[in-house]
Amino acid sequence: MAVGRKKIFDEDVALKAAMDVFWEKGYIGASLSELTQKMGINKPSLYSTFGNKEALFVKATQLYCANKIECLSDLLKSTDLSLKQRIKTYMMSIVAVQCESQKAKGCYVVHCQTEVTSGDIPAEASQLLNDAGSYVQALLEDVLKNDQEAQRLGLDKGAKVKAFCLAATLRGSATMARCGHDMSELEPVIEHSLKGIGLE
Amino acid sequence: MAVGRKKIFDEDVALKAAMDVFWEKGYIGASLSELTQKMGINKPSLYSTFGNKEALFVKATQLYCANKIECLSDLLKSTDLSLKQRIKTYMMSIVAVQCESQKAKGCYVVHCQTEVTSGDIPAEASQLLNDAGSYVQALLEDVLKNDQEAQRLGLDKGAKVKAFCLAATLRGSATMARCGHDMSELEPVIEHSLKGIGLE
DNA sequence: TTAATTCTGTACTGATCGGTACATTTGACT
DNA sequence: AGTCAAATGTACCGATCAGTACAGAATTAA
Repeated sequence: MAVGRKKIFDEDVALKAAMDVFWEKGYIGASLSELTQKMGINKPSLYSTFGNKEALFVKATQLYCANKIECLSDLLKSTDLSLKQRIKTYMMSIVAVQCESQKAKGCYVVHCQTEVTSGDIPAEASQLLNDAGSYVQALLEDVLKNDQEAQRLGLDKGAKVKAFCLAATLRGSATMARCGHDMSELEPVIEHSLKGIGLE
Repeated sequence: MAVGRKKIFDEDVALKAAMDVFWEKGYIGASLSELTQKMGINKPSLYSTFGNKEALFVKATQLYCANKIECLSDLLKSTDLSLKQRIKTYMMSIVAVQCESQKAKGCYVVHCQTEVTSGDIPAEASQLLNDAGSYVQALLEDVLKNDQEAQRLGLDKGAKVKAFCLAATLRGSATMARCGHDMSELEPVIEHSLKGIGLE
């Protein structure tokens, strides 16, 4: 029995690089030549390790969701802060992701989800993006519905609509971030949006 | 002297069709084969009439801006309505554009502007998209700053920021519309956003 | 050392991309 | 009728797309 030649690259590092390319370019816009170059591997290695472009995209999307979005969820639950402080911190953390790196790329999900409508993204990946798109909204709705302070303020009434408004605001900030606007410009957008649903 | 064969297609109709393709697919995503098919002409006709893909895109973008966005500006100036009614009608008219046709396509500008950041859009077209992106914002800022009722309400203070918030809201609604959400869902988003800047 | 196994690099595939050459058709003018 | 400019359809261009065949290099077990 033999075990074979060792991989010369780190799978996680390569996947992270792929995520950055998809984030910046989207699914169609990310060419295999750019992917392999930024990942530091060549095509046969990419295909043997990740399957194909679609499978790589699915893995990269999952990495984004886990490392950039889902990991922020706890911010909504820290009981020692006011409801407004918690939601604002949460939303601003997402904005920070949208603005991170010199060349802000907005939100991976928002960007790629526009490609879903174009019909250019394969089925499994579409599903994943749609789920990711509603994840933040569902989280916000849950807080508005079940949090004690939210109930006291009457925010549990129409929580679904209010969460939808906040999610829409984050999508707006994502496209603004992608156009070069920074966190200091986007902070009042979040602030006004919170005021709009009754959180001052 | 002779004048030559007549064109068998209507230039304006063809350009309108091209606009719809770019609207749905973006600049990179719109292939020449799809463009020529939907426009009902073949490639040499396209090139002799419009120049090339980029020139066609510029013309299609100008058509979108003129026919879908700029033509709505008067809604902000009809003096017989309250400020809130005017701004809401204006914003909802834009939302209506985002939601129009069976397969809602969101906003042409918002969609294509994300491609600018990807670096896939030629220079002149990028400039055009950036200008179009700030057009609505500038219009809203002007109203908030100079309208009598706005001044009475104190909305002229921080008008730039408030206009930015409303523009961000419209970008958010654009991506929501592209994901299939309809006007009835987006109406409260506009409503809450207006409340957020102090217009109840 | 040899055999088995796995990764790497090069060089390819057919399909499609944006763009064009060219022969043909059309139709208003002389 | 005959001429000539302009529009059309076909068939092509080189480049790039996603994906792969294959030979050689590296690693470990026997």
